[in-house]
Amino acid sequence: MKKKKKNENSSKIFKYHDHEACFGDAITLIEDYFIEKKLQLTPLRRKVFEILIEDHKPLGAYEILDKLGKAGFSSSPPIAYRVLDFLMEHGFVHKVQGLNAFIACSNPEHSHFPTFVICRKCEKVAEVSDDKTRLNLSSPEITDFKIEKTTIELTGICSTCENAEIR
Amino acid sequence: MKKKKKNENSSKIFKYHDHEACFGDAITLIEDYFIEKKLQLTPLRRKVFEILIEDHKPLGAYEILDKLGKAGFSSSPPIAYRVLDFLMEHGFVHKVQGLNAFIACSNPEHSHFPTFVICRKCEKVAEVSDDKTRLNLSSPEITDFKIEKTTIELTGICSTCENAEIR
DNA sequence: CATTACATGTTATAACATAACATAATTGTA
DNA sequence: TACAATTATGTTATGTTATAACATGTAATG
Repeated sequence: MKKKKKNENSSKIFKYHDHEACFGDAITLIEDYFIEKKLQLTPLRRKVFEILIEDHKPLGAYEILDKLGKAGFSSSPPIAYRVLDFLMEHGFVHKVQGLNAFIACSNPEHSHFPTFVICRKCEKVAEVSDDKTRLNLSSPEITDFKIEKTTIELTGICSTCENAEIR
Repeated sequence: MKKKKKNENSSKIFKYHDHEACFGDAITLIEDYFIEKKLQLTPLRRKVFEILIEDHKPLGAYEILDKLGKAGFSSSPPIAYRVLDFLMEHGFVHKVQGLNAFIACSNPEHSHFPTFVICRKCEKVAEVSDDKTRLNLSSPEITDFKIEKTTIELTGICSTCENAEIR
């Protein structure tokens, strides 16, 4: 194959992106962040992040554990959950609640208010930057409530899968 | 007690509401809906809905099962999950993903795009009507994606709990 | 009153997540 | 360097949430 296929999926939202560049950028980003914050980017943490970046789709904790095991790491459940919690705290991983799965954050600015678009058929997931789909969080009803975290997930069907559906 | 306490919680979002009226209204609403749609509002389904309306807060499936058991119904897991799925399909129950819990829908219009505001301390949950906090769903990035369901949950701390916090 | 669809019952197990405690590595500091 | 404190990982056990698969019962339709 001379060149990568430009786009297997015609949906704009799941559009092609340069994965090698993405991977390298993400690693650099997390390395710099950890140095700056004086955190330990241990082999385990790095591996978990790499697994998620490589797959570039949501993985269940036990899928991650399998991959850790195959890579020679311990693979008892708390290992994965602890590292995932840690990476989530620092914005490098998000949990996709609708899938009980975890995905590497694709937003270098570490938005705390990510929006996920999830196709229920192909299970592709896109993280949409929060300035694109924005909640009106200034509603008077919620002014005396301090939002610390948001879960915004839009589930449906992408145009590719819809076109393929018979019904 | 002569009159109900007006408001134990000062947060506007978790404001007082007339629970007896709410309960009656909700039952009438579901009865009418089931008749209109020619669905069976069986004793089991009615009971599950009543349990959720009475508590008026999110309950886990196994909490619901306990209450079903105490009321003389079968209490094996599929019982609850099946009825909850059914009630969710028809918009009378929502799942609060952040709590793995289920709550009766408080919106007579059965909005398919509910927003939940969840206090992480007192675990109170408010359903905010979707015209109050609205996502910009017309973003060009998601125009070729058909949204069927949304999960919008705002987790944080309500003013009552924040005032009570020491730190 | 039979047939079909719908609803519930039951057993077993899958999938997801954490508690509690042990050990090891790293960092700060006397 | 040696010590203490903190941070990170390892391990066992168990808790919690959810579904598969199949059996039985009940209601609606022709």
